[in-house]
Amino acid sequence: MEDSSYNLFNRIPKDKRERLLHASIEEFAEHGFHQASINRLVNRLGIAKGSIFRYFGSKERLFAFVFDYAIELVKARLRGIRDITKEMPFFQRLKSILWVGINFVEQHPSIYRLYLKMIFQENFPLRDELLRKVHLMSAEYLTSLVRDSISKGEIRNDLDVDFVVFFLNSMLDRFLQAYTVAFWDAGTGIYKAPQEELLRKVDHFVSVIEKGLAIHE
Amino acid sequence: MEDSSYNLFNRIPKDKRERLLHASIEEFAEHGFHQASINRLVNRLGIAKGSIFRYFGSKERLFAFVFDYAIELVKARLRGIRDITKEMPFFQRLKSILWVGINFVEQHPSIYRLYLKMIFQENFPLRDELLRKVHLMSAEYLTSLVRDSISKGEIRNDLDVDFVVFFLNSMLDRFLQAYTVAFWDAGTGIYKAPQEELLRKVDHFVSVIEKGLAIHE
DNA sequence: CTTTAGAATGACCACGTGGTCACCAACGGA
DNA sequence: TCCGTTGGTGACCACGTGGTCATTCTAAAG
Repeated sequence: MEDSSYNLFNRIPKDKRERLLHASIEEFAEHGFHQASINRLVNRLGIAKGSIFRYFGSKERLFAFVFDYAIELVKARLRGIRDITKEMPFFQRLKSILWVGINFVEQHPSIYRLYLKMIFQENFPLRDELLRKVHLMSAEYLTSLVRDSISKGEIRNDLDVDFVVFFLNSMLDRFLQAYTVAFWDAGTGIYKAPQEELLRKVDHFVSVIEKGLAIHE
Repeated sequence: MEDSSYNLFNRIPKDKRERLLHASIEEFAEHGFHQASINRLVNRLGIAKGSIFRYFGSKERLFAFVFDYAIELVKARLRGIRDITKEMPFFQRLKSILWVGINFVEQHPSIYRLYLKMIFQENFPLRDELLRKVHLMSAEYLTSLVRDSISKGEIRNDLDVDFVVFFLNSMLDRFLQAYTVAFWDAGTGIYKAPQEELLRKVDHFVSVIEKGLAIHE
């Protein structure tokens, strides 16, 4: 399936491979695809430019490789939390997922930044294909949660599943954005907040998702 | 305050000025700042490259000019709807605002795309300054609405204003994104939906904001 | 110690970029 | 008709890019 350049990259020493992988994510996360510079990358790494092209063939294929790697990380994490929270009530489960998300972007900030860049920079190469991967993953994930909860009678059934998934997806994503991107915080104090504070915000947040903004009677 | 190049641009024939303005928005909206090409722009327009630099001095100043123009358009529209909806109940008012947003991105799709690019492409020139302008505008706007509604007892008062504003901002923005960017639609059918269908979606959407996802008892 | 296969290298290439500036065209006043 | 001023022009420049490939290095085999 994969060609020889892929194999070549997989055969180089492990620490070099990881340094290269990490630095590439950084470069793409910081500058997007087109503004990312192979020259800058190899200078930072102390590796010859030719090597990059021997390993990956082109800037585009390097990017695809890096992105696939990132997706795998996310998938693994999501699978984990899904299994662990299987028995929780829905809104409790939501909180856990949000926490996992926060931990992930904390641990891999540049991967999340890469994802954000990807979405809004329309002329990425392979954009549609890669986005489809991401979207399928998160939609499938949330869809199964939501179906479960509707059948258990935990949430409204006058909305179609897709709509609820869209809503949740939006909210979770936006919360993470507020946590990572100072601009989106908008005075809420979510941005890089300390644990306990963040916990309270998550509670507030999910409570609004659960009960809405209107006053209960 | 402004230098002579600005005045020069304002003195050229009106139709040329508008063609140039429009084409510039297109170019930046499609490619972001760095990937936008002055060569491509002038070729499309049939204007000499030198003229652009006589009018604006640099690519950066051209961009700033274009962006300011876009902001003015948005502001005007927002002012309008605020006054018109002054006496409506809060969640009714939200719907109107959403409608106005939809109409705006319908009428000026490239301005909205420019805004999205701007947000996630971190190395835009003047990014922080321009984002602050945008953010101030929308936050001030929503903040005053929310304060009103809290004092009228229309929405929960156990959340701080900033948090509610953040929530609303996120939701409105995301709805517009789903309407403009196919990817964000995610199976909800919001993307470029026809009027009647959209009306129903807006109702659903605001109803969730109002009452939440949980079942009422 | 010599041979040799294959990985690493970086000078080099063609290209597209933002920006410049010497020149040109047009036009109003004399 | 001539001149002077002013806006318009596009060939040109230095630069940084993604990508190439002849050469050098390395290390295992004979």
